[in-house]
Amino acid sequence: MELKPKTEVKLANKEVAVILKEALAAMEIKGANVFKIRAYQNAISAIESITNSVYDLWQNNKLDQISGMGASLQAHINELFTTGRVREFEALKKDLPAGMFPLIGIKGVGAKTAFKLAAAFRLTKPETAIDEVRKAGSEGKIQKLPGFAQKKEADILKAIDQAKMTKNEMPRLLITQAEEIAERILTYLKQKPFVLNAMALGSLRRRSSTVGDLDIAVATTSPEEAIQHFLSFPEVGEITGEGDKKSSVRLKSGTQVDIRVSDPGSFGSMVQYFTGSKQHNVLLRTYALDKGLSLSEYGIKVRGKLAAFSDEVGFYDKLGLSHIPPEIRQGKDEIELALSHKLPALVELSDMKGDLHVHTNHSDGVNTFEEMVLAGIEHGYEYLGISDHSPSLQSRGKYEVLGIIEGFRNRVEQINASQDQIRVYFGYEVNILANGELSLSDEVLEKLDYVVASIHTSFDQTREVATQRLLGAVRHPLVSVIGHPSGRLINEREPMDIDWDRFFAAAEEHNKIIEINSQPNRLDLPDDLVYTAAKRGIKFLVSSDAHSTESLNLMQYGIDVARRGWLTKSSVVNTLPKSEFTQAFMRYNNRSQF
DNA sequence: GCCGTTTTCGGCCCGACTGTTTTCAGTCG
Repeated sequence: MELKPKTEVKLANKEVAVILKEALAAMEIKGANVFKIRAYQNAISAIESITNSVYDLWQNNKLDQISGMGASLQAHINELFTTGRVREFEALKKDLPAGMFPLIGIKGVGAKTAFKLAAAFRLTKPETAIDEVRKAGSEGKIQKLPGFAQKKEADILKAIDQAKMTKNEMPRLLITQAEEIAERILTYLKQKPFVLNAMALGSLRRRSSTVGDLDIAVATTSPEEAIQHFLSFPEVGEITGEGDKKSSVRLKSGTQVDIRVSDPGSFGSMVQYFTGSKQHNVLLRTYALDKGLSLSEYGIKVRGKLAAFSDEVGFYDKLGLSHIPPEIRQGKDEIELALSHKLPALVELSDMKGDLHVHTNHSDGVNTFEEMVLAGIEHGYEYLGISDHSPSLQSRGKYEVLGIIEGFRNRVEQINASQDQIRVYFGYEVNILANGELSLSDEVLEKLDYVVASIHTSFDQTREVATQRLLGAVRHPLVSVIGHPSGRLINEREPMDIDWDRFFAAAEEHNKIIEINSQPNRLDLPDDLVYTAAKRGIKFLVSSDAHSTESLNLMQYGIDVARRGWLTKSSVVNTLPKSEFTQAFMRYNNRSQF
């Protein structure tokens, strides 16, 4: 029997989503069952919201971990990755103009509109479709089509130009950037007495690592005034939507801001609705329907009668649920757990007893060792680990490096002898070289209290090479922590292509701690991988990676990631008090003493 | 097409805004 060669086609999540979206659009044109359409929408939004790779999940037979992926969609994805095509989708799209699909990306253009345009102008080539629509529009041909008019034509032209302008240069905001903008808006809104309350909701309240647009809810008895006041915010560049319940603007900086106004008496349900996530809300509303309740941003409807809630806790309580922390409103099993009052007690900033990834001016930090220790004491930490970038063996030679270490060790011991408020540990952040070896020899590493091993070079390795590289560090007996494992820099550098399953399995086997790095442009390990790793029982170190005394405060953002990864205190080693920490950390350290 | 604490059949979240309409479809969140 002849075996067919198996060609596997690796696609990024985005590419998978595009293929599903095109199939979805074809179904919409052909009038497929609306619930089938909704099922595809659900699966697409699930794929777009995970940072795990669909391809990885497929390779590990875990496609069913994606919510909304049933047997049929799994089979299509399997066919896609195996053969590069999905016959059913091709059949669906076969008699539709190929030029309609790129148009769907244009704001305000859905499947129906795209189809009408592509049919009217015979757009058969996807590559040129958008340009042809622009040409037709500039010649006034779109407004002559049935169902279109002048305004629609102008909107389409504008959306095309804006998409062109902002293509690849309207990245999602870092959470810190989103916080700053939100703060300015909230301060501005609260100047007016008719703004009784104002909150930033959406992904910012859920503490997502990046924020696409800002969602603001206002409690007021003067909705019109409140909206008008918002629209006059000095940073508003353009008003993109205006109604008496909600409005949208684009700021001069390009950021989209949506506002919703609410009566103070129903502000709780508005806050709940506008916090999301969308998947969470859909599940919550479905859950409520089973109990004969209908949920909306206005309250809970029981047999046609609306009950309003001024606060969110009351809203969840009415549904028989514990209050669910915004960070885990992800559409996983949080509703089930809230129903049985078994939600995890998520780790909090106030649980943190120390920081183990801190730089000084010994390497690229700006403050001295003593200044950092003092700042650690001010933070109320019981211990602080200094982990500067290690001096280079190549340029300095073994004896000079050993001398440097001895000098630093003396300073650490002096500090520890001179006070008992804080225990200082001495480690290095050591490079994991391209071949998986460390940049310092064992003879040098043994002089340290602990070692954070991180990748700082050669990020574009293949999956197998990159995975082996991390495994090299994981297996190294003198490594305590793997620092910022994915290597991503948000909006700058993609995470490395790592087989995370193998990495986590090895980390588990070798008792290695994984870092959650709190630098706002890293937030690495990313939250959904934290969730996956934690299911294996892997322990984490949340660290600031501070390069100055002020940036010790960044720890909050790592805690956000930990909470979004559903971590409790017990999964985070630096929540342990000093005595227990020393013992626990040693387990991972393979050293006789600190 | 998905999914299960009344269900493996029969349901499937809810509402705002816009443009082009004479009452609503399309799009979005």
